[in-house]
Amino acid sequence: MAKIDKKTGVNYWLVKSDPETYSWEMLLHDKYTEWDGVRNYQARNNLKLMKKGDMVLFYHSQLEKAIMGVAKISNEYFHDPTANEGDWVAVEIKPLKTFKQQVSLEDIKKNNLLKAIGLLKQPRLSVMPITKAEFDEILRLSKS
DNA sequence: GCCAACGTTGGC
DNA sequence: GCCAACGTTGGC
Repeated sequence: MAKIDKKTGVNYWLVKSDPETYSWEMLLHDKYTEWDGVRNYQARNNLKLMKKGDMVLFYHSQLEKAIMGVAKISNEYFHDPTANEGDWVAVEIKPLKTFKQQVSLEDIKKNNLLKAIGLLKQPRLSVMPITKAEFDEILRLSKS
């Protein structure tokens, strides 16, 4: 898989998915997917800020509670085709790298550098920004 | 505009 | 399966 580009100007994000609904494995199989169905204003606003080439950590909620890999934004926001009414948007993401070692919620909780990460501060938000430092630390933990 | 009721999410 | 957190809805 492609090398991860850590050049500046790129933004870093984390998205959550219940793997029973849509998993990292399904994304690998699909090659790319529309990240749609978001119905929370804060999450939507974050989708609108995503730029092509931004890095996205893909987190499995519920049973697995671990970050599975890195995806990237392959298309910026557009109207969410699954929304019948309202101003909702989707983006397109592509898998970039599967982690050698998944980074679990437990790992994140006990890491001092990740104390302030959105995943811990706002456990219910499904699309959130993270810092480059947080991204780099998670990448380090993943041994990827 | 406030706030109680309700629904959803997600960790445990 | 339970419950806390939190967002949304609707009555007033």
